[in-house]
Amino acid sequence: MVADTGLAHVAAAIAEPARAAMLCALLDGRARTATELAAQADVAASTASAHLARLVEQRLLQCVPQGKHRYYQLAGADAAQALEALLVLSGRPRPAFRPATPSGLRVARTCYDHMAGEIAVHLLQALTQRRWLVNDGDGLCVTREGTRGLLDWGIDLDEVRQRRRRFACPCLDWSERRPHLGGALGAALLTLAQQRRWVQRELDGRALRVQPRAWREWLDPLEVPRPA
DNA sequence: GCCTAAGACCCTAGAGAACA
DNA sequence: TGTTCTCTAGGGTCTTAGGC
Repeated sequence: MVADTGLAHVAAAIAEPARAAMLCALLDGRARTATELAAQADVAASTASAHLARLVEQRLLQCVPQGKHRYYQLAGADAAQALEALLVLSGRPRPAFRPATPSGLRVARTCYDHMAGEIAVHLLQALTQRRWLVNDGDGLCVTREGTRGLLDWGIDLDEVRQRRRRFACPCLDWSERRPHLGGALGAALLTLAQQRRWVQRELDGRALRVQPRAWREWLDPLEVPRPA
């Protein structure tokens, strides 16, 4: 019988308690920084860095550099399924995600000049599910359906494309740890939402107040779920 | 396997220049 | 005139090396 060294290496990577804690913390599909995962596993940042490198090497995790942070997330459905199966065998419940962000900022806020937060993340999901936006590997591009839909909202894509910046890109959300819409199109969307009074800036910061008409005219038709 | 120390990396903020 | 770009300094995060 020939030993499957690949299986042994992957199993050994999962078997260490600190690495197992990090993997379990990522089971909800969100990304986390090395510092957060170090706290989760109760080890020093340098130790976590070594563990994370090994998990990336074994293709259990993937690393997404964003600014000065490096966000880690499960590499794919296979890794998540394997961990779920091991959790069932161990008899331990799946850990829940507890965001540390204040609720006012978590629901809707600005990220530089575009919209971020729970609603912005669901909005990008809705736009990609409806195939208004597709990821071409180098960013997001608008489909024919998307061009029609955005024009109906009053967004002139030719004008947006002329701006001297990236057209549209996924921007990892600080509180949700999933992408929202960034770039010139994200900025145009926030401008539109403010012009139509769908959202209103709070006086004392980045938080946005989502008005009832935003749900009626904009978010409900896209089946964006309402925050709990 | 873990920790400390040091260095690399990259963001933010401010100021000045270039452009429409 | 307002916006965008570029450069620089300061500071936070992450990785690596060396030792326990």
